[in-house]
Order: sequence, then C-alpha cells, then structure tokens
Amino acid sequence: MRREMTIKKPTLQDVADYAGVSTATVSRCLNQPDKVKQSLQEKIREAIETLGYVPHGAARALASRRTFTIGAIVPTIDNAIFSEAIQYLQRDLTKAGYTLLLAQSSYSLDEELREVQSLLTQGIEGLVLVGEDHHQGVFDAIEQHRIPLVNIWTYNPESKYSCIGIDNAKAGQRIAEHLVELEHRHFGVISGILRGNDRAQQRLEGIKQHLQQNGIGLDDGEVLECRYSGEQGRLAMHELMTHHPQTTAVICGNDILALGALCAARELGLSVPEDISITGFDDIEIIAVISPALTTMNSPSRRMGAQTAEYLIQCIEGDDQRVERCELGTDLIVRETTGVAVSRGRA
Amino acid sequence: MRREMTIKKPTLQDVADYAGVSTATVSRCLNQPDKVKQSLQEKIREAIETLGYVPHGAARALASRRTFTIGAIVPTIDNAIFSEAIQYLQRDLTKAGYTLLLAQSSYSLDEELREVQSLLTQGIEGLVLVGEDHHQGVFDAIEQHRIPLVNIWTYNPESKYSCIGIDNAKAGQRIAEHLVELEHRHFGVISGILRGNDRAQQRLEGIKQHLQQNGIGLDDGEVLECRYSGEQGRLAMHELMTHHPQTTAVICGNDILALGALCAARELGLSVPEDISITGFDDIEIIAVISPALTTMNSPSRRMGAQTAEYLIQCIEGDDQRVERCELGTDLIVRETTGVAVSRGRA
DNA sequence: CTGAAAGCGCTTACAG
DNA sequence: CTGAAAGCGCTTACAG
Repeated sequence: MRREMTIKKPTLQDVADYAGVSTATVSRCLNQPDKVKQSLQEKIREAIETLGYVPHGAARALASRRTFTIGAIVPTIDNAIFSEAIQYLQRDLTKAGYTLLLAQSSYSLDEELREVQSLLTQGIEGLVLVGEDHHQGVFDAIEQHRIPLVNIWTYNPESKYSCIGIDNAKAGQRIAEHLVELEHRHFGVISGILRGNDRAQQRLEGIKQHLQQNGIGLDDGEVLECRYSGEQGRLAMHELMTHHPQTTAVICGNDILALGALCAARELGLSVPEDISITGFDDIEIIAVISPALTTMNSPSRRMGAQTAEYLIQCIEGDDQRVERCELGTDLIVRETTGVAVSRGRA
Repeated sequence: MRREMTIKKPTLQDVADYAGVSTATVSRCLNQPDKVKQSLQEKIREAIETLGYVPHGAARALASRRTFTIGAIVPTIDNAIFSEAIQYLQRDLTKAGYTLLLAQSSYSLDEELREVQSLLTQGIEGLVLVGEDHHQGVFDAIEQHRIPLVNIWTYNPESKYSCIGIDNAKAGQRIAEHLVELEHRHFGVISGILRGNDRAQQRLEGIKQHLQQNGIGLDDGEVLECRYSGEQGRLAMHELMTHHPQTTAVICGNDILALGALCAARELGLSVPEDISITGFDDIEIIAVISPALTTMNSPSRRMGAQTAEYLIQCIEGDDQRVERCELGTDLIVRETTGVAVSRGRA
C-alpha cells in the first residue's frame, strides 16, 4: 500500500499530513501567505520541497472558479506581425500570472468560432481576436460567458466591443494619397485574401475611395487577391503586368507580398521606382536591412500586444467592465520603392 | 431563486435535469456516444442546445485525470523558424483534440525551468523543448511527472530523451566545407548569443573543427555574438570588417543576421561574392524572393512541428514509452552570396 | 491564525 | 443501456 506513495504525485493533503497541519492552512500558505504564521509556513515549505509537490491546476481552477487563462486567436502565428503581437501579449500576461491559450483560425470565421468554443471550455477569462468581423456565434458565446473581448488590429470608435488597433481604411487611403501625389494614374493592388479578413477589406476600401476622389478608376482585374507569401506576390505581379502593362503603382497588402512584387519587377527588367512604384504594409523588422528599402506603412504590433495584455488584466483584476476603443497610429514610411514614374511618362 | 438560472452557466446537472436523465448518461453522451441509446442522445443534445451548455474543462480534467494539453517552450515565438514549427505543432495537435500551451524562455535556461513548472501545474501530458541542454530541474520534474519530453532542433543518437531535429555540428561543418572548397582562408562568424543556445554552440563547433582540419584558424575576435536581428547583424559585420579587413567569408548564425551582414557589405562597398561571401542558416521563406539570393542551410521547421505532434500523440494515446531519436536532414542551398573571392586574391 | 467540512463540475467503476 | 454514488484535488466561508 505504502508503495503507492512513490508512484503517485503528492497532493495538498500529503503536504498537510507531512507538515502536520490542515489542507486549508497549506492552501493559504500558497495563496495568502500573510495569513499564516511564520513557523508553519516554514514547515509547509519544507514539506512541499521534500515531497516535490506541484499544485494541480485543474483542481484549483474548479474550486476557486479562476483559471488565470486568456485566449487569443490569430489567423496564423506564422506571420511576423502576429507573432510579434503574440510575443508581447504572452510575455506580459505571463508576468502578471496569466497563461495564454493560443489558437489559429487560418483566416476562417467558422474555424474561429470552433476555436472560441474550445477556449471557452477551457475557462478563458478574456479573449483576443483579430479584426471586428466574427461569426455571430462568437458574440453570443461571449455574451453568455460574460468575459471581456478585445478585437485587435482594428479601430472602430462605435464598436460594441473593445478594440485596440489601427484605422485600416485611413491607412489604405494614406498610401493611395502618397502615390497620387507622385502623379501615378495607373494602379494595381496585390491584396491578401479578402474573405474573412476585414482589415484587408477596409484597406482596399480606403484605397478605392481615395483613387475615386481623384478620378482614378480601379478595375476588378487590377485588384489581385493571394495568400500572404513572397512567391504568391511574385506571381500576382507577373499577372498584373501581363494584363495591365501600363500600371505604374502597385499597392501590396503586406511587406512579404511587396518583396515578391519587387522580385517580379526585377525579373521583368522594370526599375523601381523609375518604372514602377511598389508599397508594402507592416514595416516588419527585416525590411530595414534589405535593398531596395521598401516604402511601407508601419503597424504597431508589439504595442498592440502589450496594450492588450494590460487592458485585459485591468479588466479582470479591477473588475472593470469599461469598453476601451484605442486607436494606435500608423506612419507612412517613404523609402526607396516609390517615386515619380519618370521612365514611362504619365499616360 | 430561479433567477439564478439565468445568471449562472448551466452545468451537466442542469442538462441532465432538463433531459430527464442522470449526469452519467449526459457525460457518456458527450464522451462515448455509442454507449447511449439514440432517443436519449437526441433529448440530451436538445437540452445542451437550448441551455447553451459548455463543458467545464477543469472539472473534466480533475475527474478524468486527462487534460489533453501539451506544453511547448521556445526561445521566442518571434523568429520565423520557431513560429513555423509552432504553427504546425499547434495545427496537428488541435486536429487530434489537444491544446497547445505555449511559453517563451528568451533563451534563458532558468526562465525555461520556471515555465516548465508552470506548465506542469497546468497538467501538460507532454512537453516540447528546443535543444537538449536544459536546467537539471527540468529533467527532475519530467522524471517525476512521467511525461514524454521531446527536444527539437537537435539530434543526438545517444540522448536519453526523444529528439527530432538536425545535427547542428554537421550542418556547421558543411557550411565551412563549402567555403573552404571555394578557397577561402579568412573567416568570420556572426553567431547568435551562444549562452543558453546549444544549437548555436554546436554549429560553431562544427565550423571550427572543419576549419582546423584544413589548417585555418579562427580567433576569438573573428567570432561575434549578437542577438538575432538584422540590425545586430549589420553592426557585427561592420565591426568584423574593421578589425579583420582581410576576411573573405562570413558565416552567419541565421538568415536574418546574414541579411544584416549583406546590408553592411553594401554600405562598405564590398561586392558579394566577388569581395566577400556570406552565408545564412534556416532558409526562411522570405529570402526566396529577395536579391541577392542567399546561400544558406535549410532547416525543416514545419516538418519538425508536424512530426513532434505526431510522435507525442502516439506516445500518449498508444501509451508507448519508446524514445524516438529522429534526424531530419538539412541541405546546403548554394545561391548567389558565395563564390571565390576573385577581387581580393587568396592571401 | 487555524481547522472541519462543504462544494466546485465533472467521470467512472459498479451494480442492475 | 442507465443510474446512484464516490471521488478527482483543491478553495473558502464559517466557526473557533
């Protein structure tokens, strides 16, 4: 019988027996040490040490109704902007004693809903989603569970839920404005897949709106959608230039796509920016050291992660149900890939 | 009293009452449906639907002694190779009904130990770590909890624990060999921080060994350590060329450092590879579309993630305690940044 | 400051 | 195929 002691992991009860106190005291010693006499604390710590006791999180969660767990769902972790945000979110959550449960939606709203349900089962006390466009079931579940939701990467002053992010439409507009100022009249857009991605949709809307205001049209054929990969960007650029050779300005959905487009331009013998201007989005760290230096819009992903952690913790600990709508600024960073299309005139 | 029903989340008991069955039956309906009569299943599903029941993970974990949770600790999630591996690990774990608990160690073995303890509290049924060099406390804890550990990114046929990764020393050797074949005699190494990073240490050992075999020395001053960032690589390259201007071959710890070094070479007016050869490591996706195309060693991070998920699941479900030591191959991908140093002779 | 005891929401032999 | 009941390992009023 006693043999079992060595094979079974020690419980709070074992610690209590060993230290000659009650389980209540051991529990207090762990969670509210100041309520336990010094001498007992020492005995208990010794017991914990020699038995190699490790608390049982599930039991604690069940009894205390606290999981100290936050859920986050990003489209994919394998995109620098999301991994940067997650890095900071995770780091700050950990500092405050919370655990991050991370899931990926692959840019699918249905998949996102499934992940939300799974996270809810696991008892998350807060949820972070990307964008503000979600399956209705997500909102229903959030309401029922009464946990704070923060939508990141999006800013909407009227949102019913908290958001910490950028104004995507305005950012798209700003890029278009820059290129229009350089007197471009023939545009192409290489966007990420729009379905399930409200950020990309909003940016495209911003671009279209600004072009329209300046009397510049943008045909459907001049907007290409593809996955966020360098190779996809390269192929899209080739397709764009085949069907719309007069294009002098290409707005890309992110930096990776822009690097692919740049690659295609090289292959086509087009000089940048003399023949064609190309813009990115995000200002990921790596592009600071590559040539030609990419004109892009920065995206404060780390700040987003850190601020989200801070908000959520305050929301939970302060029992503060206030909705926060926070707009983080973006800056157009003009470098070497945009300019006047001198070589090919201004048709 | 009844008012509480609307404010409190429904439990299994509520579902059972509503459906007119016992909690045992509801539980079976959820976990082993084939053991429950069809007609009852329908009633129960209806009850779940109308009450909006969501299972309580902690209670389930406590009662069943299963958490369906796997822990993984990477140095940082903000490095393409780790985020790629995690993406696949996460995806495949999710498919199999497991949840990934992700933590970051910031390349600190002490921090790693702390995270391991936290994960253990949360009841992980398996653990994934990067490298084979860990705090002794990690091994002790793993032994005590009897959970499978797999060390990734490392391959050691004698390892006591499972490993799925590459032979880092061999990879380092292979890079050095390539450059020696191109008749380089003056080397520089821009490595990641070595402390707490056995992969980087092993690669450096492999490089040193091969150079030594060919009568080429490598002074301490010719090995620079820096964080994995483009800017750090750029600065290190400047320092290297200031103190060792005769250098014709620079081996970088990863692709990001190599891009930084390439940037510095441009700034210094050095042609690549005519004046100097530069190599990376990892073959991250993005470098496929940038110019000059980087010579590098590929690192099968996605395969590592997927294979780790597969092994762990089999280990847990098959109750198979077999230790697996799996070497994933690497390939030297020779592109445009390495060649004979024609311009500066072969001193 | 400490302990006895109820209870958190499930699962699972066991009996029928 | 189904149910009564014990138990998973903690926390937390409550009483002292």
